[in-house]
Order: sequence, then structure tokens, then C-alpha cells
Amino acid sequence: MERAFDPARVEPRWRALWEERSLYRADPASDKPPFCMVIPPPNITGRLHVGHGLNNTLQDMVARWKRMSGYDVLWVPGSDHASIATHVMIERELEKEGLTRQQLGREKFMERAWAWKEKFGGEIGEQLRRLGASCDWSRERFTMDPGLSAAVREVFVRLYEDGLIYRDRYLINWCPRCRTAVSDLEVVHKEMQGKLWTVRYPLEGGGWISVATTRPETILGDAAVAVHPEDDRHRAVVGRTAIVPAVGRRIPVVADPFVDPNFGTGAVKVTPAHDPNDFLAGRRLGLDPIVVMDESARMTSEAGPYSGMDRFVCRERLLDQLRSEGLLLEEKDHLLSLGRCQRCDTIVEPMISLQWFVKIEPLARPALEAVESGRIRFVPDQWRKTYYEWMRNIKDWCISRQLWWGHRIPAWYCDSCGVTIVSRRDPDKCGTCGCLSLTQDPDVLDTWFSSGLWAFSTLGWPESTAELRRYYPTTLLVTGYDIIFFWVARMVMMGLKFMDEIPFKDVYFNGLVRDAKGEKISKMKGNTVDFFELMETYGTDAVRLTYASLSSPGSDVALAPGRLDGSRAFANKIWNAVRFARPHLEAGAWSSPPRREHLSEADRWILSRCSRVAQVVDEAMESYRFDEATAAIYRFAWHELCDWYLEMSKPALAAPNTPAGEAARGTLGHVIDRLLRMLHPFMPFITEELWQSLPRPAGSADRPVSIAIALFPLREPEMEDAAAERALEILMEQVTVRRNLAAGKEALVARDVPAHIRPFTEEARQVLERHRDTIAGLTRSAAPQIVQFSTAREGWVPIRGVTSCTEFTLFLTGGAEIEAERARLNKEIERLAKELTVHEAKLANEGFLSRAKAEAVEKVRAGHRDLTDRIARIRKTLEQLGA
RNA sequence: GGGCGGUUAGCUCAGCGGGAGAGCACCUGCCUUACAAGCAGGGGGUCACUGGUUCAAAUCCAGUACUGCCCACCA
Repeated sequence: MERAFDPARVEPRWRALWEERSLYRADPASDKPPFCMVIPPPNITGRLHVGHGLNNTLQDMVARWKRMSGYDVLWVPGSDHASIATHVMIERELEKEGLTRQQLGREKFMERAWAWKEKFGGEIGEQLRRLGASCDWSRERFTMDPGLSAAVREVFVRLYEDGLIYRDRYLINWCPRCRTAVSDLEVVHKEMQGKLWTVRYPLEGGGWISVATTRPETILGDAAVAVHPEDDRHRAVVGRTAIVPAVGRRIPVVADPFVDPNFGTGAVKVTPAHDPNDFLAGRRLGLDPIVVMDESARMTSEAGPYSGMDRFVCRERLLDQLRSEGLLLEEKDHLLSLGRCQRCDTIVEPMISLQWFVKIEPLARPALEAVESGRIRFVPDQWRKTYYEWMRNIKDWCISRQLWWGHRIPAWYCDSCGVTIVSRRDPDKCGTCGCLSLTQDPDVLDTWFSSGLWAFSTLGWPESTAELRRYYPTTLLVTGYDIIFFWVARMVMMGLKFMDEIPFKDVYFNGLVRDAKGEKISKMKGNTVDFFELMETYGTDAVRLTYASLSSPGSDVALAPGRLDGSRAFANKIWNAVRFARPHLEAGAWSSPPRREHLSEADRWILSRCSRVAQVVDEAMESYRFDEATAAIYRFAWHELCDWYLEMSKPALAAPNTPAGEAARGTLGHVIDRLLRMLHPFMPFITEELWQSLPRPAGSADRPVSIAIALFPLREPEMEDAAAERALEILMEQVTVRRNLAAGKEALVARDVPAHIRPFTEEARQVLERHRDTIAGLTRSAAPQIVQFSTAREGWVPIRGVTSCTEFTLFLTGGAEIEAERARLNKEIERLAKELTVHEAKLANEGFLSRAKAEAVEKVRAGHRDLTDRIARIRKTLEQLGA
């Protein structure tokens, strides 16, 4: 067995076994209690990234833990067609070929999209397996597979029949690059330095009124100028007619309270076709919208001389014209928040358009209640507020997209009478006029429409399947907080509407993954971390452990190399602990749990600790404290089992045929076995490898084929032993103080001169009497004497340390050796003092620091501190020598 | 403009009413027959600031300052 853990050699083997044996297959007929999660389906737009890594690692930890705890676990895997996101990816490819999707045509485009899906959809599965994800692959779903498409259609029709889906001409967000409507959520607002222009509109019959705008090109679509009804400055102009510059349109000056009299000039241009506020104002005031931009954001014929021009070119030209006509009064910098397309970053344009909407309020009300009442629990709790905030101010959801990749809207329009037919089955004729010529709506649905159904559509809805009956509502959803509105909220609404039941009981929101410096990872910044390289470098288990150890509720996860290093070191530590244990376990029979009669105090101590840690881990998992669970195991494995127990039990293990040896062997086997099992959800590969490599205890039933289906360790009250724990605390304290006293004075510590321990209590005395040899072994020295008074010894120098229950006296060699050591140390101080002088001079010379030099100086300072420290330490040793 | 977080050792983070902690980095000594990705020891923090509550505050309350994120139609 190799001296170091090599993940690359170990991981593939177990992935194969897990797959072959279908270990993660759920069984609706099982008599175990069900536990179900649906994966947040990754988009088929590309490879998984570190964020997916975190999300799926946490899910897998819960899945494995629950499976080992006796649940029938169903973790449904799958992927999302990601309508608009996939469009953007494919269109980027097309662009390289000099094509647009319109040139390619709908059919050809769909072929490409399906090919894309085949490629990336498949890779997603591979990548999840690579991570060790214990999904039920036999139940893998895709948002556009036939079953889910049927669910989408059923939902659309039912919502339509219930009057919750309607079609309307309304002002929506339009992405001119994607050439589709997008929902409010798909618009990302970014602050930018822009300009605010003040423009003068002539009034008919003389005079003028000036208005401010950040988008001058919309002037061409103005339908009115509005002022506040109470604004005295403008009272006189209300009712008069203004002339729109450049196009000469005559528009009214109106009064409406939506105008803020304190902003700009107090008068505002009204462009009902291209601004949300103005759209509503226009409806209120009965103004006709004038559409001046088309679907590519080029100016329409309504824009007169600017017709056919790009919106931003038009802006500049128009400004030139206004300037030359003396109508541009002012131009100043203005901070503005620009809406951009979430997927392609193009500046979106508010546009009037005929779209399908979901009337959301009736769906939102029960969804709000489900969380308020606690039927659905959010972890961490703080996200409830965010959810409430959004739900209480929710607006109708624009669900139609002028795209091709997605679920086509099941609506047909009669070519002769124009009636709309929404139907579960494709209609062949118009039910109203009998006409045979019907045209299906060309649009597809927002990608989130289908993901909103994911919790039940993946289980077979609208069919009443065994899965649906058994696993719905699902138990837990693990997802990122960035899709709380996009996805979580919509699943709650859809679940309640169509299943009449919440979609999940708990929602755990994992953090965002950030880079080593804690900064948000983005392609723009160029600080992306390749997830697969990460696993390559550190091993999947170490990456998983790092994710878990950094997952404290409500905080993001920074991929700090230090943490990853620590996890990798831990994997190696476990590897070597088992490498040490294996020959002993192979040397003779052992039973688990070990027979009690010959157990040493150390045995009883580690068994007791093992039980307590199992309980801590189980409780931590129950409350989704992955950080606490892994910290408890880490500490136990490294700092209790390895640092103390393995060292203490070596003498007993060396004598396998004695009762003590057998007891130690049994203890070791028992504890290692349980450690591996409790660690398995976090580090599945290494634990499987090691667990499989161990001989099984005598007389045990056949071992499960995989540790993944072994039982998760629980507390064993009969193993808990407070007396042994207390005794070991005393013992460890003595060893530590002995090491402490000797540290740095190795030359002066006599191995053959016993130390004295003066116990303060009878309890301590008894413990120490029992463990004199253990102390000797762990400190590589002679056994200490347990004394009532520590007496001075001729020719030896005592140094003393006090513990909670003893005074520990260590004797150093006396006389000549001390003098020699003193001389050596004095010389060392001299040398360091010289070095220190140099440092001080350097620091003094710095005077004014250029910023660039600051770092170098900081280094010198650190060196300075170190030197000072070292001198102080040596002085301390000298003092002790003098004592 | 609203809302939610964060500010603890050089770095990444736990702790959230009585002892200031972990991993990494750093320093010292060790290749001790599981592990040098290791062992043993060590240094390092007015727990952002101010005020309040309390016998007691990193921890509770109020405010301040930075900082991150979400939401929002102010032209």
C-alpha cells in the first residue's frame, strides 16, 4: 500500500462499483422511510463549475448520510434546457460562422440545439459522477423530455383555463440582441455613469417648456409633456401644445401626479411605448403609444429622419440636431442604473409587445403563507425575509419568449376568425368557425416555467406514479440563494397549485463560491477556478471536505488554498492511520464492539470519544451544519485517534496474543470502522477504499458490498465512559507539560533521571500511578516518580510546571553542561543582536515610504519581530537555567 | 431609495453572554519502524469604532465607519 493517498488511482474504481451495483437506486416499494431531493438541474450550457461543485457536494453529503441512516433515498438528477442561455451559446457559435439564427432557420437551429444537448447534457452526468454524486441515475430527467413536456403543457392549459394565463399587449423588457421579451428577473441592473440632457420643446403660440431625459432617442416617441398638477411654475402651460423636436409632432402638455416636481425642470416627457412609467401614465391619460424602435432596437418610420438608425447612433445624431437648433439646454453627468440582458449583457429596451403572462398574485398568496406558517422551512432563516419581500410585491410574469429552443406555447390562432385555442392536444380545426387553417403561436416558454414544475414533473406528474405518491413532497431542496425568485418561489407556487401540497419541507441555501481572496468569481475578472483541475490537484475527497468545512450557514465559500491543503493533508492522514492499523487487524481476530473485560483505560477513552463524536456529527447533519460535522470528525481522527490513541496503544498492539493486545486490536478495528463510516458522506472515495481493504471483525455478518450502504454510526451509550475520559485528560496534561518543559532544552534533559509528579488530588495520584509507563513512552523518557514532595537532587537543576492537578518537576543536567549551554545561548543572543541592529537601521532609513516599498519594509519588520522573539525566548531559557 | 449580510491571528473562517479558537502560513527542535502532505514545541489578536444593558459582552441593544449582496420605474 502506497505511502501516500493517491486519489487518481482510487476514485475511478469505486465510481465503477457504485454504478454497477445500482447502489443509489430508490425503491418506491421499500419499507424504509423515504427521503427525496431533486437536483437543481444544471443548464446544458457548459461544464459544471465550482458552484455546482459546492451545491452537489452538499446534496450528496445529505443523501449519503440519510441512506446510511436507513432511509430509502431518492436523489433525482437531471439537466435544464436553459432556453435563452442555450440560445446565446449557440448563437455565439453561429456568429463565428457568420450566421444569425434567423438565417439558419428554426428547424436547423433546433437540430443544433439538440446536438448541443446531447453533448453537454451527457457531460453533466459524467461530471456529477466524478464528484461522487449518489444520484439515482435510472431516474435522470431533462426539462424537455417527453414526460416533462407533457407536464408543461398540462400546466399551461390548466392555468389558462383557470384564467391565470392571459395574453396582452403590454410594456415588457426587450433584449434587442436575443430579440425576445425577458422577464423582470432576467434584467440585471448595473450602475453606470451616463448623462442627463435637458431639452427645450417649443410651445405652440410661443414660449417653450424644457424636460430632462437620459435617453434622448425616445424623444421621437413622445406623446405628451407632463407636469405636476400642483406645480405653480407650470400651471399656465397645462393644456397647451408642445412641438416634439426633430419630428414636429404636436403633443399636449398634461398634468399628472406621477411627476416629481423636484426633479429636473419639473416637467417630464411622456413616451408610452418605451418607458414603464410613461406606459402607465399613457394608459391613464389616454395617450396613444408611438413605437419608434423595432425588435432590433432600430428606429422605425415613426422616427422620421432617423428611421432605420440604431438607437445609440440615433441618440448622437439627434443630440447634434438639438444642439444646432439651440434646443439642447444642458448636458451633465448622471449616475444611472441600466437594465441589461442577464444572458448577453445587451442593454434591454422597454417595449410594447403582445405577450403571454401568468397572473401571479393568486399563486403567490398561498406560496407566501406556506413559508410564513413554517410548513416550508428556510435554512438559514434569514432568506425568508427576502422571499417575503419579493412575494409581497410580485408582478405578473411574462412567460413567452420569441425563441425556438424550449416548450412551444400550446396556443393556436384561427386564421379566419382569429380565435385563440389553447389545448392539451394539437387542434385540427377551429372550434368556433370550423376553419381548418390554424397557426400555432411561434413562441416558447420562459425556461423557468418548466423548472418551476421540477419537483413533481420529475416524479411523473401528471401521471399518478408510485414515485409521485411516495416522494412528493420532497424532503429537502439544496440550492443557491441566487435563484430564490427564479426557481424556489416558482416551485412553491406551482407545487401548491398543481399538487395542492408544498414541493419540499426544507430548503437549504448554500453560499456562493468565491475565489481565494473572497471575490466573486466571474469570467470578466478572469478569476475563474476550473472545478476539474481543482479535483485533479487536491483529490475529489479533499475538495468535498473543503466545501463542507467552509459551509457555515449564510456565508459564501472562498476557495482558499490553505483550506484545500488542510483537507488533502487530512485525507493522507486517514490513509496512513489505516495503513498503520491494517497489519494489526490482520494479525489476529478482533470483534466489534470489542469485549469489555480487558480494555485499557485508553481503549475505553477512545471508544467513549468515538461514541460522542458520532452523536455530534449526527446532530450537526440534522441541522445542516456541514462545517461542524466535519470539524468534529477532523479533530477526533487527527487529534485524538492519531495523536494520542495510536501512540498509546502501540505497546499493546505489539503483543497481539495478550489480552491487552486483543483488546487494543478490537478497539482499533471498531474505532477505525466507525470513523470511516461517519466520514463516508464527506469523503466517499477514500473511505470506500480503506473500508474495503480492512479485514472484517470476527463473527460479523456479511459486510455490505459498499460502505455507502453500511450503517451510519450513532451514539453508543454503553461505550461512553466519563471516568476514562477524565483520566486521559489528566494523563495527556502530564505528557504535554513534560514536553513543554523539555522543549528547546533537549541537550539538558536527562533521559535517565526521572521527573517528579506531585499530585494535588487522590484521583490524579491514582491515574498517574497507572500510567507512569505511558507517560514515559509518549515522552521518550524514564517513567516519572509520583511523589508527595519533590525534593532537590544534588547536581541537577529542577524546572517546574503546574497543571490543573499536579506539579511536574523535570530535572536538567547540572554544573558544567549548564555553563556550556549558557555560554552558547549568550553567543546566540549576541549574534542576533547584531542582526537586529541591521534591521533597525533598515527600518529607520525608510523614512518616507513609497507604496511600492511598503511590502518590502513589512518583510523587514516581520524579520525584526522574529529576532526580537527569539532573543526573548533565549533569555527565558537562560533564566530557567539560572533557577 | 429600501432590504439583508459581513467586519475575530498574516490568509480563509468557526465561536455569538462567563476559558479567545481551527486550518494554512510563520519560528524552534526532530527523517521517533502509519504519515516530512509528518511529529513535538512555540510566537502572533485593545474580537472595526462609540455608547448602553449586565456581577460579567467578541457574544445582547443603539449608533458610526468601512465592505459585500439583493430589490426598486425617479425622467
